[in-house]
Amino acid sequence: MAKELAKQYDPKDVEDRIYQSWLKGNYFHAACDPQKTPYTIVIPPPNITGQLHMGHALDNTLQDVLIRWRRMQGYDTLWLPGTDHASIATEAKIVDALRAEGISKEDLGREGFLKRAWEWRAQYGGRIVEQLKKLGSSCDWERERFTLDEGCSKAVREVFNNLYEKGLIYRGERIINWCPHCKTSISDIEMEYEEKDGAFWHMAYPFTDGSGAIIVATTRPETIPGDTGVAVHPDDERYKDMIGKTVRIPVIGREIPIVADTYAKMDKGTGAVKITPAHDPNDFEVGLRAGLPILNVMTDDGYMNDKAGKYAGMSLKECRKAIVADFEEAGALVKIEPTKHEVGTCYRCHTSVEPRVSKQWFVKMQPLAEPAIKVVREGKTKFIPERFDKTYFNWMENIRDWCISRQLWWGHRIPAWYCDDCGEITVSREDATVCAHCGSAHIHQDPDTLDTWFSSALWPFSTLGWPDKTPELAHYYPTDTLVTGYDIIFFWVARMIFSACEQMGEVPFSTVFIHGIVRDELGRKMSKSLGNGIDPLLVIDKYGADALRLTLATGNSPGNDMRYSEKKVEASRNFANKIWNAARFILMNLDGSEAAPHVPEAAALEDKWILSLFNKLVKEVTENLEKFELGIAVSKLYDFIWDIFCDWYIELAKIRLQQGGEAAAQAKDVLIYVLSETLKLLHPFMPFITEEIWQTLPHEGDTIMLSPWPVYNEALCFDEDEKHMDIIMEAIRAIRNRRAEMNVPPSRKAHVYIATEYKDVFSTAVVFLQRLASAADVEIGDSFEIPGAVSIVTAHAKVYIPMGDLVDFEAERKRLTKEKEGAEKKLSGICAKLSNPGFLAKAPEAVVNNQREEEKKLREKIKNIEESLAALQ
RNA sequence: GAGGGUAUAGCUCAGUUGGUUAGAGCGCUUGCUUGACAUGCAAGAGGUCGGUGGUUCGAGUCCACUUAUCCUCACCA
Repeated sequence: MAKELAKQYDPKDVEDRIYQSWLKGNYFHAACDPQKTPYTIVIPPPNITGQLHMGHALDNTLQDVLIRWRRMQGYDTLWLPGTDHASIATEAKIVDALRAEGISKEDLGREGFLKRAWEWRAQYGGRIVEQLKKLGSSCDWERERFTLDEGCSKAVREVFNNLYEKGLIYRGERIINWCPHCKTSISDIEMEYEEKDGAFWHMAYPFTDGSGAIIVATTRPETIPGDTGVAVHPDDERYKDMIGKTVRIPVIGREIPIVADTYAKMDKGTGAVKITPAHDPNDFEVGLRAGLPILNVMTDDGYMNDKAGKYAGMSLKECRKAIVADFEEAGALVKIEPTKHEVGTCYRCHTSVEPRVSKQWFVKMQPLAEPAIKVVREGKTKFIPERFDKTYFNWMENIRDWCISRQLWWGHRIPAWYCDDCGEITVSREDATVCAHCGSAHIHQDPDTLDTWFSSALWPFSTLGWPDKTPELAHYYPTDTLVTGYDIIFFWVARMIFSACEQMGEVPFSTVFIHGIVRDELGRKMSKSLGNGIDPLLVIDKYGADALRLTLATGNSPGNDMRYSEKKVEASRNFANKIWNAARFILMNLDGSEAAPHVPEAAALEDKWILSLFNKLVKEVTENLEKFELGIAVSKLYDFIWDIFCDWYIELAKIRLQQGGEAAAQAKDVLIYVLSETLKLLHPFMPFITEEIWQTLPHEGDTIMLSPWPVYNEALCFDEDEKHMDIIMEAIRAIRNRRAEMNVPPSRKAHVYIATEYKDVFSTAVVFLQRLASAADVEIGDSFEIPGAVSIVTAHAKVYIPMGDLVDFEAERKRLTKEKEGAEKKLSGICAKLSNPGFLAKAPEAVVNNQREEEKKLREKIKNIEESLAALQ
């Protein structure tokens, strides 16, 4: 009973059905079997606000390849999925939605707002998860987590308390980055720098003793109302005598001291710098050292506050203008020097970030960074590619304290309560009802929430049940591989490492597999503002998930960016179709009585050849997967399937299939074996089509997903047969080449004479030559004299084809002469090497032997050409 | 200012520890209705590996310098 398959592969017919069958079979579920070796990946949780983009598609393709491969190898594999609550992004989204309804979040109040947020999450939070399924992701959906779910929240509280008890979390007044649009603090790495036009305004601050003025330069005149000092370098001869004097801020009128501080660089600006501790991180430090007061002159939404005197109520922009104008009028503006500089902006809304002093919660980083550096240095966690450990060290070694409080409502609320009576702070794992210090019931919880990344930092263990001692935690932790883009090494990877070291005393994962970003066809980053993003779902719809996955895996080397182009997806789709048709051909030749695939008794030359090459493929694919060289692994598969299996083996097998009987049965055995084993190797990359074909082939088991991964088999090494096939293929190619050059149509069969030392090899190849090289009868001997024949020379044979009137003797002579010259040139190069004592002494034996053999081949070839030339005379 | 990436065929990219004639896909040229596939088959043209110098018997592959380009971090006097 021959099976009928469509002429073209249609992923739409297949993918959803196959995915459902996997879910139904519960194949993705990790059993947590202590008898088996675990292999664990935790997903980088996408934001609930997110839509699947090419970055996700790449990231999850790579993870799924690794997971599926290890699952087939027999590991107890867990790919743990989940989503991130994305405090700032989600809150912004809901605030926007509210604004469209004409209400603010304050109108709703905290409780009402959170209710809305949870509703939003219920409605949209699962969207991206469904999209991941379209891609074929084999996550254990039963274990799906959310950073704001009960378990993760418990972990967050535990960690906050642990760190607080150790003094590693503190609350303090520090200069922080303030986004006037989002109205929250953000951490240092949540800033993005953009070049903007600006200027240095040189202002004269007169001495209060009337002895002239000191000139300071500023790029932010609007901060002048917050000035509380002027700093000069202690060794600066120009200003040495002025230290300790006071100056009067023009227009504002306030008196401020001149202080000495090495922060002031003698060669920068005028050498004197105004100090605004409340609105500049460096000034803040200077202010602390010099004991200057901190004067905050701005509101939390980007306006000047009442401390700014006459400028109160102005926006920062208006204030800048007004101050410059006032200074000019007062004669205090010395000069304006235009410049460009990088201005920090909020990574979410791109509003200019205002540094300001504010009371916030911080994580003390120094003690946490040290062990985190150590584990990477010791190789307990490795970056692939290795160079990213430099990026990591560079950041970790210069890390500053992490501001973790956010003036947002959507997130983990800070577990700290303030006592209205004694003023002390109570930090607690449970919701506090009384002050831990005085017992008063008059306490109120901190209104702020934690940075989203505080909870994602705990992801590798919070998702496994920590702080409870669960079997999952015991079995799957530490996890094995983390797959992510280089763009979130700081945000996430680094924080997971130090959090795990601190809480678990163990690294969170042994390997960090870093990939680049997917760019558009022109090499630009895909972005909303450019509108150049490609929706992976549309690609899947048009070409299939397998084609997209193959595209993303092919030509992708660790850590490097790649360009997306539809042409590439088309090529991948064509490859899927190629396999489909190879399978279709094989199935057409089966009658349903065939046994499940087994290692065939290889008798024929071509069988041993394909089995030997397949066996090498198993080794290469496996080794490259182990090295995270997914791109190399898949391109080996591509070449094997297309160029070797389809273009040669299937063509050769047709001969015996047509013969029928025992010969055909043998060929079928090999076809079925090689195809189904190759499908297994390909399955991690192209899960849908491989499953679909595998199911129609004779097979054992329910799914290719759980079939055993092929292993290298010494019994399948047939070096001699490989060599013989090479000799034959070389001759076939040479004949085709000559015929094509002479424009002989394939329909015109020709008698072929082969003079060779490899008579046995060529005698088995007669049928091959007839089928693949348009040969009619084939004669094999030591030498032939065929007047008027075209001669084709390889290293192992001289082939003569009588072509009668088609032969141009003069052209033949020229061609052979040219070929001879080429061979001689090469030979002389090799001879030079072989006569070089240095080469003979130092090169490895294999290389030298290689060259010797090459020399021999070339000499034979030249001899063959000379004989052919002589025959032409 | 500090660190890093990339530079290989017209285009997009591979090239694993230095070792024969540097590969693939797309594009291009020529020829094929070869009963699996025109989303295909066969044949072909096209790079000396950004530049200079060095190490080595031998370098696309290692080192130094240099040019171009991109990125990250830092810096709003």
